[in-house]
Amino acid sequence: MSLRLEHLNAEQLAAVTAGDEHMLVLAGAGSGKTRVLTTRIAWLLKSGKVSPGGLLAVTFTNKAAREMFTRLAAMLPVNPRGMWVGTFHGLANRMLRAHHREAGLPREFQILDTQDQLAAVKRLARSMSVDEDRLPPRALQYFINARKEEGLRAADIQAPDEATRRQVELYAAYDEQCRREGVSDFAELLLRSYELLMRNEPLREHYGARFRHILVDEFQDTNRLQYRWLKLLAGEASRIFAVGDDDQSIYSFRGANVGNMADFEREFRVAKVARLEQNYRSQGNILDAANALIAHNRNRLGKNLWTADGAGEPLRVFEGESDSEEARFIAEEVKALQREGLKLACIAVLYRSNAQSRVIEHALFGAGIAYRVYGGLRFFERAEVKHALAYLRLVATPEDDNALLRVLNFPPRGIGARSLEGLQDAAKARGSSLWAALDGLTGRAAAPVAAFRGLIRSLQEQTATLPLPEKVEHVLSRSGLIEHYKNEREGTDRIENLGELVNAAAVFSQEDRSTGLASGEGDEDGVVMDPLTAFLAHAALEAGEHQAGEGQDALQMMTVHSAKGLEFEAVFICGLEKGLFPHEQALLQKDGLEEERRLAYVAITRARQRLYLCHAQTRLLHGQRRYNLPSRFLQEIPEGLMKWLTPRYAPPAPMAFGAAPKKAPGFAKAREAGGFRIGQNVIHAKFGPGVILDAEGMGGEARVQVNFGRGGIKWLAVAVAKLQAA
DNA sequence: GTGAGGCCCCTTTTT
DNA sequence: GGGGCCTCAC
Repeated sequence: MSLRLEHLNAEQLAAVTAGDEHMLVLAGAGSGKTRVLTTRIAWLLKSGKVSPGGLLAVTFTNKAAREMFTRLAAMLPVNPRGMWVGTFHGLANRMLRAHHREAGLPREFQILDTQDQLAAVKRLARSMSVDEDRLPPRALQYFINARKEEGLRAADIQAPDEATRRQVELYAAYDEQCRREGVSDFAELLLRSYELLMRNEPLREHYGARFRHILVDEFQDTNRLQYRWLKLLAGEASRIFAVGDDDQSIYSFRGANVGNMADFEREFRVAKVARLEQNYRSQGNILDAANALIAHNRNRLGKNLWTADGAGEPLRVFEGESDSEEARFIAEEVKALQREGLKLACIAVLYRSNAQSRVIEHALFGAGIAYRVYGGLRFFERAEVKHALAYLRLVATPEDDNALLRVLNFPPRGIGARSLEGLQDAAKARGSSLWAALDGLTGRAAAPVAAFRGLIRSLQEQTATLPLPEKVEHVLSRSGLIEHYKNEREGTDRIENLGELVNAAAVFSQEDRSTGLASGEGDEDGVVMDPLTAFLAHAALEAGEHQAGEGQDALQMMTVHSAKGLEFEAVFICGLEKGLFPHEQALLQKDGLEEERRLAYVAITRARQRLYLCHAQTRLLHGQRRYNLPSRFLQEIPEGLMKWLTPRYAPPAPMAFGAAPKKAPGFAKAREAGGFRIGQNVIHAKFGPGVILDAEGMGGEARVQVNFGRGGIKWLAVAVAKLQAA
């Protein structure tokens, strides 16, 4: 076992070899966090303090889990098989599979991804005749997920008003629908696994005694439920080792609670908080820029990164006339970097939102630069792949209404809306799944419905004993999907993707055997999961980030969110514009600006040597040309660290009709802002009527605080929110 | 019941 | 710019 403790600095070493206590490690960007975590695991194992089965290491993203797993595999003499390493959702899934009976789930329960869940919610909303204008399915979906992530079931919620009461009622009905169909959404995995531990004392004691060491990565991103799950999982003798960085908390939009760090410190009586502040990644100027930027945030635990490295190059700032010019610039610079000997894989283009990637892709394609886009529409989320998966799900569990609805008439086989309605009525009347209602159908569609039923039945029989990849291939070829796409104009790509799905199944079976990551043949806990079910769970939980093109030298493109935890020699941050980064939608949320700034901090600290900050004066958004001012974040980085490749942006002269002159950042307290005064009644398109409580800033920076009564109290940017005087 | 065409909506980030 | 949903013609 290669345990290179001598390469650690004093703080890292102290954390790695910490004794029998709970630990909180405050680890700055690039301070060797993952290294500390993995070395700690190796150290624990080597010193005999714990066996592989007594360890649980949990991360937030699949990428991070994979990274940890690979590093461990390299460090340890034995396969880390049997160790519980994965994402919260992945581990919850594993636990539920092992105890599906106690958890009240069918053995082969299926997992709904976000798309599936929305479809299920829509279906429910229709069956309960919800007015979708008043309560959009997406809002209901959000409501349900948010409650689950707070650990609340419908029965636990006190509805203060009629609208909420209705949502709670629908929440209950949704849960009932999921139970009936034997499916579980993402949040449900966690909540159910939490409830399982809560109610089942022997099980709780079993796991509590088993997991002597629980290690948590990216602790700042955990939500309330995840924290409570950890608390429940940890037994008397368990020791939690949590690593996090409050400055990199960028998921509060989905319930992450930085406060968990403080709670952990208090509730677990953490004696000493370790701090890793030496950065081994970025050169001085880059680090100074990051430090200066993040210093604008108020809510911080406080920490300053330093490096023993030199200052390095200044940050390069580029302003393009348009988004396509920005893209062209990036393509040219990438070529120049290549000529300097940099590998494409060491260069990253980061953006705030996925929609920005297209223009850049176009320029890269034109310049003949190989690139790889992470995120966006993932492999397992493509329509044709979802269709294929639906057939597979029906083979595994025909009661899966979601899957059945997706493919009952796809490819078209003459079962239209009318027949479907009859089917749904029949199912409802009998309280059965749609599958069970199929045989009772009479009328025009009776024959095609019977044929469909026969198809699924025969697929089940024919593939029962086939290994996974052959099973997938067989189902695909018999489903009629391929023939259907052959007749479609743009079906070639889709057929290719279907072929890729067979490939993915083959790769999965192999990985499964070699790593045990997905436990297809039973891990040391005796969990045996049918390979098909395991593969379907994998498809839902991992959405297929690492499909084709792995290992090829290609430029890396991704959102800032998905770049967290990664590092590159050279980084382009693009679209540094007001409204885009910080994103205007984010500013509507509480502490939104600070989260956006942390996001920018994450972006900057991805770079080792060279950092480009790009923005464009105008860009095409939703098919409309928008004119954007440079991001305020550019002004928050000290001038001396930057080198402008284009003339420094100069604020425009005040406009003729008396617009307020642009002021330096920093809000002035005011009685009024952007034409609204304190005490004024206003109407917001989404939140309804409200009254202005407070105002600050001027011109484009103007913000007002509005009390919307039931809708809560919100700070809104006047330039963004559609506020009307009432 | 099917497919084409048109309209309208959105559009942050991820498991 | 594009996807979901509706309407309309066959």
